Amino acid sequence: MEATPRRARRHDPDRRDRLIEATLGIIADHGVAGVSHRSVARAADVPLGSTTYHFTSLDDLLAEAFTRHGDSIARVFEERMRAAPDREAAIDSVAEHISADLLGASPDLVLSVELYVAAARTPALRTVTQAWMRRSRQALERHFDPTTAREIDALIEGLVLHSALSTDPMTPAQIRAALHRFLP
Amino acid sequence: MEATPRRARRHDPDRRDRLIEATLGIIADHGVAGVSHRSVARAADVPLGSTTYHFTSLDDLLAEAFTRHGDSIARVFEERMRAAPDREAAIDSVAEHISADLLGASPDLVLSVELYVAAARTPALRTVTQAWMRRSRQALERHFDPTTAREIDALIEGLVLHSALSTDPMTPAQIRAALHRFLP
Amino acid sequence: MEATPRRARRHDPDRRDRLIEATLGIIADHGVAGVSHRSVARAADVPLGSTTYHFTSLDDLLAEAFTRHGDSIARVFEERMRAAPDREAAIDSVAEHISADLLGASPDLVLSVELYVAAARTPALRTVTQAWMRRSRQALERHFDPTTAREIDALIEGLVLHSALSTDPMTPAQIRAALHRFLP
Amino acid sequence: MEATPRRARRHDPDRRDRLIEATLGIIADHGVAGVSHRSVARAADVPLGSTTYHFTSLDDLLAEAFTRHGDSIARVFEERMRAAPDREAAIDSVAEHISADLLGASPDLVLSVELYVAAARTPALRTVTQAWMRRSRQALERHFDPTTAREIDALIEGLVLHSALSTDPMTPAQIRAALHRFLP
DNA sequence: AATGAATGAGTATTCATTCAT
DNA sequence: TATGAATGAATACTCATTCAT
Repeated sequence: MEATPRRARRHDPDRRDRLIEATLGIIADHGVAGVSHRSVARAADVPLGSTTYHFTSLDDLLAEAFTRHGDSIARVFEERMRAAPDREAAIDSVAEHISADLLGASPDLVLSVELYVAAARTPALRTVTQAWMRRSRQALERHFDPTTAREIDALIEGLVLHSALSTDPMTPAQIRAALHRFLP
Repeated sequence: MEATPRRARRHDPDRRDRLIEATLGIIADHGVAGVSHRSVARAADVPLGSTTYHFTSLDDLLAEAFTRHGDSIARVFEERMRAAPDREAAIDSVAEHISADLLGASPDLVLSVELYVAAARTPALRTVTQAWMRRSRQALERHFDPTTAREIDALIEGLVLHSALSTDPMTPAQIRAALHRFLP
Repeated sequence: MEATPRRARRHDPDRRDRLIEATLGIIADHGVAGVSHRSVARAADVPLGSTTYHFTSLDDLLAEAFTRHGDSIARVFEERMRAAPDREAAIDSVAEHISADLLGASPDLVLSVELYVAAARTPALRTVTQAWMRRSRQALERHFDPTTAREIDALIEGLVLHSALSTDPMTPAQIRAALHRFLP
Repeated sequence: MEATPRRARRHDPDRRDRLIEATLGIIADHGVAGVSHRSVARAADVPLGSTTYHFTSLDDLLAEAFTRHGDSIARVFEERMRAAPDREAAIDSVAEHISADLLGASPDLVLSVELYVAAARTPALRTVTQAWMRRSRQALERHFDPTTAREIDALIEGLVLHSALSTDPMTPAQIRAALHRFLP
């Protein structure tokens, strides 16, 4: 009798995509603990059932979100390393990466730390961080030997974590100084 | 002396204490996300009501647990720095601290990482990590200038985090080598 | 400021009991498939959280409900067998049991059948049916040898099931006739 | 003729059939409660939409599945009764039917019991069981009078149910003995 | 003719917290 | 002082069914 249009949302491609983006936003704002089907659905302005339709589980959604995050950071870093003409420039680029890519865009800062810890618990996520670590180290190996590359990687994580938590985080200049002291 | 009743738990001093220890155990095993009044009560073999009686809220309980954790790690580190006769020995002691205190006793490893992240979210916890950081840096300043102390601190965090997540974590020897390279 | 009485339901002993009774009612009316925390809470006029407080799981609740059902039927049957002066009277009592206890009180009829099937799936429930079967057979063994007792037990189940499903169920007289034919 | 697409399932006659078989398999393995469009689609390796395309509702699918089950059992039983030369042989054939057809092929055992109960709830299914009962009784009436036929039918159900639930089910020999005692 | 996407209702269960005793 | 009972909100997840393509 009535032509009930209900909600008229049908056919929304790249909704899956929006859900992933929304998830990253929530992790940045409220942490992994803040991610629930409900919170994601609300953030993406999508019905609740849609989240469970597109992802078989919350862990699945988290893994995809973190994969995307790791990918985008790694891509930028690889580009930086590729562009660096020599070791000297590479060191500066690493500093830039920390200050600008990891710490500068504040949401990303927390995102990385959240991923670190979530990975400590969830095997499925460990795969993600490890893939990211591997790419990161390979990019570094363009300019440094493997042992040094690994150490730099650890230093990067330490500087990021430290800055995320400290009341007086290091300035970009201090970060560059620390790296140059380590790699004279 | 007492006519042992059914549960015989009446007058149980240091129950508060046991609750805190139980909480740390749960964080180590299941993460901060695993902490609930129920899980703590179960782990401490204590009635549910007891957890809300001794702590006004879960966050309160978490803060106390983390405080104790930070204290005990800091105390050990301070002792190491105090015992080190000179800068050279101090560097080795830092390496020892990472390998033995932070990574060796595996539960503590995760505990620290969990604390790092929880602190990134909860202001009440940030106080705890910062107090810990301050003590840590002051202990380092017995042997190093403030700038170096801060950098070492960041490096420590990086090495811990890295080892917690890597498939091939650094050996104690590699950790010592990294520190010596940084502090020639 | 306000003396908010909220719902004023506090202190309701034997609520656990009412939940079990409500569950049996639902099984009778809608089958085991109709039992959910919500349906039980509604039927017992109790808040949803109350059902999960008193029973660790739905299966737990079902097991308790069926145990009570089996107990009450078994108790009645035992009394009938005890009261029967001789074999002849016992046969009539079995017929009475089927017609009056199992089929007469119509809710119970379906209850028993539901239990039979639920037990075929859930090991925890199988314990319940088996305990009931054992009591039933022991009661029969007051008047019949073990082999006969087992056969009568099967016949009882068949007659109940048959009557529950047939369009023209047997009359009490027909049931008695069937038993007498089997036990001449 | 066709440019084989990704899934190459186009034009798949007897898909309807496969869906019914898959449904019976699920009932046997997980009970009627385990039947959902999703579980059936998964078991039949068919897209989800296909299940709702071929059957207007889940109940419809269940009814068809049970009809097929009843048919196949009834057909076998009719054949057994037809083949029996006399009453004596018919009794043995009934025993055979219980031991071999109903209890022997274990999935079928549970299937029948599930059908019994589902029928107690769903009128649409009651039609199915009643049709089956009618055929069963008619087959028996080749050798027995109507009253006896009905009683045998009940006994069959009892023996099946009993065996499905008992820890020490009757042996084929015991089943035959019980029938012969009932039909001397 | 066939199907992937979509969605609202419903599932069991966990939980922080309050409160009467 | 201590605790078992109580409860409303929230959690992840499943599902029958509808519908656009």
